[in-house]
Amino acid sequence: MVTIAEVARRAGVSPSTVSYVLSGKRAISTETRERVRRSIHELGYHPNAGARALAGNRSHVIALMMPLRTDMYLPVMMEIALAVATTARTHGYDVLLLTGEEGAAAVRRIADSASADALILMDVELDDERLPLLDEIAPPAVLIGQPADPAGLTCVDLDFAAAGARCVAHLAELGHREIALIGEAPAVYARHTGFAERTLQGARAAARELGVRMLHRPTEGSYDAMAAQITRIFDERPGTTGLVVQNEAVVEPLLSLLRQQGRAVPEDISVVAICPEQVAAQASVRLTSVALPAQEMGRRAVERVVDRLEGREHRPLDLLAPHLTDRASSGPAPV
Amino acid sequence: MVTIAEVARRAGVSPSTVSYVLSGKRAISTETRERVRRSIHELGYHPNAGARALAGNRSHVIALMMPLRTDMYLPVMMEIALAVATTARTHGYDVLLLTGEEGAAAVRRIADSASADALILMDVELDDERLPLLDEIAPPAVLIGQPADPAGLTCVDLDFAAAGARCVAHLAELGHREIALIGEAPAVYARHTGFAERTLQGARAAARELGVRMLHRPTEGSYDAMAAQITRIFDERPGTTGLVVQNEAVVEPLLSLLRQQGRAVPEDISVVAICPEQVAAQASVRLTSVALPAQEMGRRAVERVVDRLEGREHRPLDLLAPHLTDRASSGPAPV
DNA sequence: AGGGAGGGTCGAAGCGCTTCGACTTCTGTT
DNA sequence: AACAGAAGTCGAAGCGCTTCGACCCTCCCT
Repeated sequence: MVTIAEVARRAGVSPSTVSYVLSGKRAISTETRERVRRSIHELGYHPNAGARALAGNRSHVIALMMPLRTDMYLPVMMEIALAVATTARTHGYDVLLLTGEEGAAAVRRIADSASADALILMDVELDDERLPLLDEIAPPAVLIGQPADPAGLTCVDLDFAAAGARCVAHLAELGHREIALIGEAPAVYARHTGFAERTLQGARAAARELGVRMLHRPTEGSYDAMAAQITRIFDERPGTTGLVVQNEAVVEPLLSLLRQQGRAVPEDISVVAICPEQVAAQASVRLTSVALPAQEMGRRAVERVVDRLEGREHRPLDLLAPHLTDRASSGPAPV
Repeated sequence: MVTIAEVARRAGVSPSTVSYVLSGKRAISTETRERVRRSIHELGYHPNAGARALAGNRSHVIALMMPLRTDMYLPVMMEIALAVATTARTHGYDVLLLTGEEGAAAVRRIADSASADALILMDVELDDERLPLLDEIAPPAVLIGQPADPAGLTCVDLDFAAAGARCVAHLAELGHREIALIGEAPAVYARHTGFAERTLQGARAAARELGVRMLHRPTEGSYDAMAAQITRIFDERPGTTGLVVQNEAVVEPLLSLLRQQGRAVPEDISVVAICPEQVAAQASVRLTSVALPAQEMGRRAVERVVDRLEGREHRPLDLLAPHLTDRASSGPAPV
């Protein structure tokens, strides 16, 4: 194992000088710096992580905590996780992956053992059990998603209210006057999940303002549930010409059902989705959609973390503006 | 911050005794042990990770390296990652998440800095650039998936050859005589991806043995590609009554297309998939399938790692037997 | 009764790094 | 010409833990 002492010896300097070259915390002459750099490179030196953490009191690790419920959105979570990991690396951090299984205990453990310099909590629930702990621990935390009371917390999230409004506005602009919002499963609303409720509020407000009638229909994520739902919607509001979908699992079933019923997209009915770009682009009809910017959220979360670790100022709430991409699933309302 | 010294003082023993209670490496009287345990609990003590790693020469961390190409299988990867993380915790390890982006350099860095006690490489490619490095580094590695030459490496994988054979055998038993294997995208075969080729080989061998004609059709993961493919298959082999699908992305498009064409599943045509249980169970027709046991693979990979870290013996190749679940998409061949 | 063998505990020596204070040059002033 | 201050480097003191060797008991054997 190569140590800092060996690097120092080969460069003809003391270990502390090597350390200062590495950290840049003291001025080092160009000549010495280059000699040390060469020595590091030639020996393939990488500082021992444990020793560095112990002496420097910083682990250079960011802990990424998965949501308590991992029953859905696996692809989105994965995208966020990968973005967090790659962004973290560009700032010199590694990422520790924690599952929701340990719950709040994991927060304690990581903080007490100084295993990480900061925490990123994914998909925070409205009354997340881990939140109260966040005040008591030393490492700063950044949330992806918004809890009921975000006061004093740093959050990164898509502006779901604006996203809902944007979808409705898009349909309204195309002349649609009766639309339906096909949402997440009823259970998701029942537990007042932040993003689902905010989307709904934003959509409702926009509908009201733009003079559009809107039905809200939470839908279970299965083909059969979608089939039952679509029937109900057209029974209740035969004039419906626009659909907003916020439920990845029923996107393809929905399109399939519309085809079966002989309703052409977008000629007879327009569909706008709130989902990852990939889902929208690969669906059987290329979907007009507001993107769920998973990577961007991961990246920003890391940036907020690094801001705080380096004592920089930053706003506590980082809300991403929704971006709607017009694809093949939406068009003018039929006359 | 609570240190081992404080725990020791409160328990009226020396720090080394506390350490021995924690590690169990020396005999401690029941009485002392209990006193120390109580002290630990009351103070909420968690050993400093850096200090422990430095002194003990083990980080209690397992590095999980993502595949070089992360363009597909995000949900499966996520499932594996979560299983790895939770299993690791039951053995006292945390998981460091590394993206493929850094490539082989990450292997070096983690090994040299002693950031992890072992590596798990996901979705290894046939000629993975990281493999040669594995011999040169200290921490043991376990692969999920099989490279071209698995000699000297520890691998965990589903027995894809057996999985392919099992699907064919299932259809043969139901009386099907002409079947097609709808596979991954052509590019996947072009780069000789292990799991795809093995599945094909197993399926072919079984077909030959059981007197079944089998067509192999690599298919791009889009609705349009699937539509074109299904037309070709029935043009070429109108007598086809069974399909094996190994391509998550086209499962739902396929079912939708069959419906549109008025082909009933399973009355007119049987479908068997190789995919995660969730996909099979939530499809618009509940699919007979061989499960892709993502969690099991993650779990086993960690167990192989722990075996090696604790010097236990274990076989280098851990091939999971495929398990076929009979659901609603397969039935007797039509007469 | 004496000695060997464990069992149980402690003190101290590091593990490899960062950082503080101190020391030695080298500037640029007056 | 003398000196303040900056620039550049070093030595040594830890960071909190594990582990080795040493020590002291108690017990059992001969």
